[in-house]
Amino acid sequence: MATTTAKQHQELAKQRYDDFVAECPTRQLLDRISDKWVSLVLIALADGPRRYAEINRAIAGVSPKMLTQTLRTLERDGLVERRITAEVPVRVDYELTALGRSLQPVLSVIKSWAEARMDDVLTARARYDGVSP
Amino acid sequence: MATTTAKQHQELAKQRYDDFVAECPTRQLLDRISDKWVSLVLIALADGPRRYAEINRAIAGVSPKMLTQTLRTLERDGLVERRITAEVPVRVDYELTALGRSLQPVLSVIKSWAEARMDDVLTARARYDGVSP
DNA sequence: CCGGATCCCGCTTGATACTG
DNA sequence: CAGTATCAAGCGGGATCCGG
Repeated sequence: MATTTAKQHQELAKQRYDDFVAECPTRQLLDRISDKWVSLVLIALADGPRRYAEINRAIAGVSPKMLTQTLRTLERDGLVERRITAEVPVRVDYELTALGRSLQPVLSVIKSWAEARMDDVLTARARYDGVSP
Repeated sequence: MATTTAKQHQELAKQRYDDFVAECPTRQLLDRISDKWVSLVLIALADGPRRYAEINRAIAGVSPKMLTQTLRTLERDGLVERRITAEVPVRVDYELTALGRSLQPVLSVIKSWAEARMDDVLTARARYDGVSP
């Protein structure tokens, strides 16, 4: 044995990164809020509770599967609360928890920087592409 | 023809999302900073200029390819400056631009929330998994 | 009406080897 | 030293169909 170096190295590297992710809160938070739909859902729920179908309509282009998956993750992480009302047909509302609401200022900061500086980024990008297209 | 509905739908949805991304600064910023290596590079450069190999050593588990790719993207976006010194062998330094440095407070806010509240998220997660494993 | 299960495709990641 | 070229694989994200 002792000849599986390649695969072993790969697994070790991946393991190291996984361990790092597992213990780095910032990494975890970034992974959460950078999820394709998470920020949109958080915004959709900012003004109060919403039904599943409402959120689905509010966010253009999200598939039911991804919306459910996103909401489940947020519920699991204690950022969103899921409330089922036994009507016919069933009614399901989603609402931000206190923890979820505490995240809003963070998103707000991100949004502020983006709106203030993203133009500079775009300009730099265009210049870079112009020099070596 | 007129039977390629699946693929067409997919492409339309992707297109809609791409259009949205193209015009939403926040989405763009999130996509940038949430990149696997971007935040690590930004942190590595926080204290001043660094050479390629230094960064490579500072960040465990990054392949040359991904490091280069990350640095190129950051350079393109005007967040990092690349400076080549004609020595033998060649010397290349990377340094945050003013724009790049202006991003640090944003990362700082994210980090603060993560360190303060991520435990709550982890707790909620454990509870959720405990209820329905 | 809500959302779980399954299959599948394409993109990104990353290891590895090579060059100026 | 500072990258580029190539190639394989894993996985995110979506369509589609089915159950509660």
